[in-house]
Amino acid sequence: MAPMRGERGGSPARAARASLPLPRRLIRQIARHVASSGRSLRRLEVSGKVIDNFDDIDDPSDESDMETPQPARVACGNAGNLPPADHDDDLTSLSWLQDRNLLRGINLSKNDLEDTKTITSQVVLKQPEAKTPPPVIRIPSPPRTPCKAPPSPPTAHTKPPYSFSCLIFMAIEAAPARALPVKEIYAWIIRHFPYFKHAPQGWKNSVRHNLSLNKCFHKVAAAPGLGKGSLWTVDPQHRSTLLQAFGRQPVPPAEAECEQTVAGTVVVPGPEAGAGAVVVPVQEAGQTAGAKNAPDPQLFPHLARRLAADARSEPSADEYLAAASVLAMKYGPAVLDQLPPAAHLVISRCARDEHSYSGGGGEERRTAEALLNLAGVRSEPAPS
DNA sequence: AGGATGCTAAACATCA
DNA sequence: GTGATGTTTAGCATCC
Repeated sequence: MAPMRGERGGSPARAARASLPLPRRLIRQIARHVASSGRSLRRLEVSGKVIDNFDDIDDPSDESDMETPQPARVACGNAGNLPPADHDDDLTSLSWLQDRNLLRGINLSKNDLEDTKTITSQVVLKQPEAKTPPPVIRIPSPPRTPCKAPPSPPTAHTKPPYSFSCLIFMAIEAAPARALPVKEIYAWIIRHFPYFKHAPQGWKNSVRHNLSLNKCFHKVAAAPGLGKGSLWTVDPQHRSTLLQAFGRQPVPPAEAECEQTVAGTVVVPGPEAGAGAVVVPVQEAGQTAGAKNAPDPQLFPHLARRLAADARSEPSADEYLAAASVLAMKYGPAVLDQLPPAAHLVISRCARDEHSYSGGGGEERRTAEALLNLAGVRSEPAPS
């Protein structure tokens, strides 16, 4: 194998292995995903370290870093949430994210994709002139700090520690079209929070009540064939604010510059009634500039306060970056490439790179950066 | 104490 | 008529 930069001698393979900026398996995954998009990965630079020979890395027989902790394990300080040993071995599996609660509430299980496919076809794909509408890669924006963590691990029989607005938001964000009818919102909530399966029916009333009352949620024209009811979306204007509420927190000065914003797309009604919907980009790069530590008091101030409180014990921004990157892996750069040019995924963060994770500081972030760069996604510093 | 927020329940209207 | 959906109001609890 060709020597890599950073090699210091000794066994070339071992030296190269030691100098790898990313876990070997992860690099293989990256290479495979890039290959799947019809390109070839010849050079990968991560945090100044260059990998320009993938022959050795791609050797499937070499599972030398199989014991490398998965990102969740690396960063996870909560042993209770560690995935079991028989978890999906695929690094692109989202199970570790689920276990880490990085994706709790925004689960993108196969069920989700299948369940929401119908909605996607109804809303997005029915544009009259759309030949083959590009698939919508959705990287829902997980709250940097989810809503208030329960005092004890949640079970199927405990009420989720999320407000209904939070649940609705996550459900909508998890939908391919970013629009769901009430029924699908119910289904999503039940699927991901089994508590509601047997909860008194009043919670559905609460969901509807929230949809109607909360200005963050908007009705859009019902899609043909949808039957009764409308599609509900997150108001694009309020979405950014909502994201800020999720992603921002009053933090000590040393950390105050960090922020993470994952933008995506949102479905809005088409120009003509019944013409379906168009996918438009939301959340420009600079949109989050401004109020740094102040969640919009107009929206979810209480939630924002809770998020701020939870941030001290919840997963770091790096882990959410890792979550985003794994999602990118899951659906591949090929999908990302088909996004409208303006529909950028933006990850903004400060230069506070190194966290003191035991055994893997900063790895998630570098992974995220590498993946997102590969996917053609901007990864840029947060506005100061 | 008071305001803001969220949850729950209920009543009512609309629509398929 | 029935059930799902959507709106509105009210009361209560919690938090700051």
